[in-house]
Amino acid sequence: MTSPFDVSPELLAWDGDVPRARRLQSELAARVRLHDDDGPEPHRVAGVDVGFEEGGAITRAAAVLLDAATMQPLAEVVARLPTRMPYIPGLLSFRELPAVLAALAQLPHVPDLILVDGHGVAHPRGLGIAAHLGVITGLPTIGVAKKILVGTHDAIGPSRGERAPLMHRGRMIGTALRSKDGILPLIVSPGHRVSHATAVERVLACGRGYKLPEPTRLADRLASRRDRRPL
DNA sequence: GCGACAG
DNA sequence: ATCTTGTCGC
Repeated sequence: MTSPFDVSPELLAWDGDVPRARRLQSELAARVRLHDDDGPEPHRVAGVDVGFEEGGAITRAAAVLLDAATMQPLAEVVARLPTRMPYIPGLLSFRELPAVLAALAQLPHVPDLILVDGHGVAHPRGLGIAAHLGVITGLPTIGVAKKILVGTHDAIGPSRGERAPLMHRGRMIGTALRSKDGILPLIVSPGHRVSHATAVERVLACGRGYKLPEPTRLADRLASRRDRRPL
C-alpha cells in the first residue's frame, strides 16, 4: 500500500532557485482539475495548518481528521521538521508542504477531502499550497485563506453565506465568503478535483459557528498553541 | 522604478 | 507565522 503522502521529492524540491520553483509551479498548475468528481459525498474530511517553534527553526504541521457528516474529530496528529527555507510570498507551499505531508501520513485513514489553511488556485500562477498538495497527492483539496494574495472582489453583504467572486486578470480564481455574520470574509478557492461552487458549499457545510470551518479551525489550534504552561 | 505580498 | 495585556462587544 503506497501512501498518497509519500510523494516524489522533485514535486516540492527547494534549492534556493526562485525562478526554478516558479517554473515548477506553472507546470504543476496545468494538472489542476477544477471539476467535481461524481460519486458519494466525502465521508472523512481533514484540516491542516502549520505553526512554528524555536523562533522559526522548527516547522510544526497539524492534521485533524473529522467525520464529514458530524464534524466530530476522529484523530489529531502533529509533525515537526527543521525549517528549510524562509517565507517567500508565492512560494509558501515549498516551505510548508514537507511537514504537512509528514502529518497527513500519520492519520489512521486517507481523507476524502482536505481543507488547507492557505490558497488553492487563488495564486499568481494558480498553485497555492492547497492546489500544490492536491496535485502531488491526487486528492481533492480546498484552500481556505484569511487574506488575499492576488485578485480583487466587490463588497459583500454582512450575513453568513454572502459572497463575491475573487477576480484576477479577468478570471475567477476564488470566492470571498462571509463565513460568519459581521466578520471579515474568508477567501475560498479550489485546490484540486473540486469546483468553485462546491468549494464554497463544503466550507459552509463544515462551519460550526466560528469564522473558520471546523477542520482548519481545529488544525489551527493544534499547530499554533504555545505549550500550556501549567503551574 | 514603486508598492504588494497566503502563512 | 511570531513577539504580547488588556479591552471592547455579543
